[in-house]
Amino acid sequence: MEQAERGERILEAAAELLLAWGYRRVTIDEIARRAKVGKGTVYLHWRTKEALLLAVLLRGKLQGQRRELERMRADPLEILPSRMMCGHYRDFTEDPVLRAVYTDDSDILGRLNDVAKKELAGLITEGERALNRHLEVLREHGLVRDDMDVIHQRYALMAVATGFFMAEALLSDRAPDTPETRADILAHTVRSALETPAGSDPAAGRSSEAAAAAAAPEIIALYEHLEELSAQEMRRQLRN
Amino acid sequence: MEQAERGERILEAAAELLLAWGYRRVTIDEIARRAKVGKGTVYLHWRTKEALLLAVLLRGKLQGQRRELERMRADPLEILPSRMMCGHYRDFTEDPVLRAVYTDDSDILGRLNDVAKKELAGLITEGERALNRHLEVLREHGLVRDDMDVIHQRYALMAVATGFFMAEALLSDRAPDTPETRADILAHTVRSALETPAGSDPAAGRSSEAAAAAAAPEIIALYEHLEELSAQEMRRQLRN
DNA sequence: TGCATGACCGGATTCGAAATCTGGTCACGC
DNA sequence: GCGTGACCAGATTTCGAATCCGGTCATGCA
Repeated sequence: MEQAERGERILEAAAELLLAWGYRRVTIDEIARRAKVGKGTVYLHWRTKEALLLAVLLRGKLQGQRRELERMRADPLEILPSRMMCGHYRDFTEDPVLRAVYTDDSDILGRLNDVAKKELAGLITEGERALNRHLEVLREHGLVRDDMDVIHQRYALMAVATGFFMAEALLSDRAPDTPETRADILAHTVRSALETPAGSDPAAGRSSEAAAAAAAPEIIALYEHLEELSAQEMRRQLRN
Repeated sequence: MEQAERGERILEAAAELLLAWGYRRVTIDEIARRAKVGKGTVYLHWRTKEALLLAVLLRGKLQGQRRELERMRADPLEILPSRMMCGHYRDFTEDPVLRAVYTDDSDILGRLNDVAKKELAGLITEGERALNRHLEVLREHGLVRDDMDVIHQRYALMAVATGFFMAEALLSDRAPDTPETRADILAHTVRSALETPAGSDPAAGRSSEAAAAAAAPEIIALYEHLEELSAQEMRRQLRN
């Protein structure tokens, strides 16, 4: 039996239970039972319950990052903030783990969110640095406007995303339409707030596509680095 | 002793205690003590504790609405979504009651938020109707773009606002600058997402000012109606 | 006579100690 | 030597007793 595969089974069981019961009610015993291993075996993989459940969240984010990278490789236009957020939003609506993380759902996450914020502070900082650089590169290629400080653009982007994520739950009843429509509205909002008219101007379509293709490698590298850091962090949660 | 003034004193004490202790810990006894009245007297004004504390929230919103109306009367450009949200954001950062309401702070509001959503459903619906009409009027006057369904524009507006409100708390540490700067970023975001270039184009400044002046009366009437409904609702909470 | 009041009621909440549960360890045995 | 579950201590839950508090209303003051 492959060790890594066993760890994966434990993670799977842990994720399932976390979503069904919430952090507080999940027990290592039950996780072990569902993963068909002894309780002690769980501790051969992760130092603590906290580390294990944190790994569940990390895995969720890592999956999201990987999907995003895949999309960028398939279509350079995906590096545009509007396209990227649209992708994130779809991932978000489809993955319960990401939903819990992004809406700060304390019913499910319990103390995990606070722990995550402290434990993963470095990773978060690195993510912000990447997003900053991402925006800078896009500006250099004329895909993002420069009528505003990059830092402020990043804040706008994060706030808008936060808004659409939270709105999902907060304005749930009165929210219109399908997730796809909401994703489009989000994309439109981000595009208007950050991107150059070139992106939406059909006549300039060709040139913006070329610019995106030119900018893509550096940006993809940026997120590949981030993915590697996430993977490292996940390994760091393991016992060795 | 004026009855209305006594009610005001009770409301004041209730607001103070709600913010300091949160809904659960507030007691009618303590409110009465601070307002220098007997406990029974509180019940001469409001039917229940819930109604009283709900009135505190309503008063907060009503004050916000009144300030907004005042600004619109002073400068018609304030009817632009970007300007209006900017004003709301400033009120929000300065008024702890509004902060609690808009960030859904369950530590402070306890069950009050759920109650409010049910109790004030009609008022909320009416507010959405007003916002819809507001946007329609602005479109008619060429101040808001019509490249998008009004309903979707409203959703974008609410989601963006939600995002900036929640971001205040959620991204608090890493949030940049002063509240004023954040308000400007919010205004910029809303302007880009909804308004016509005319608004930001200096050359078109005159014409958009004129358009705003023309549109203002109907929009002000819209919010005067809403203000009246809020005031009615607040009176409805009273024991006749 | 009319309005303000606080003692009073019962349901809700809190308290605390006993009982139970669970994260984490480690000696055992496969 | 790797996987396991019995075991331990501390955390959490339980549950009945004690307390608190929202809401009422008989009292009494002006």
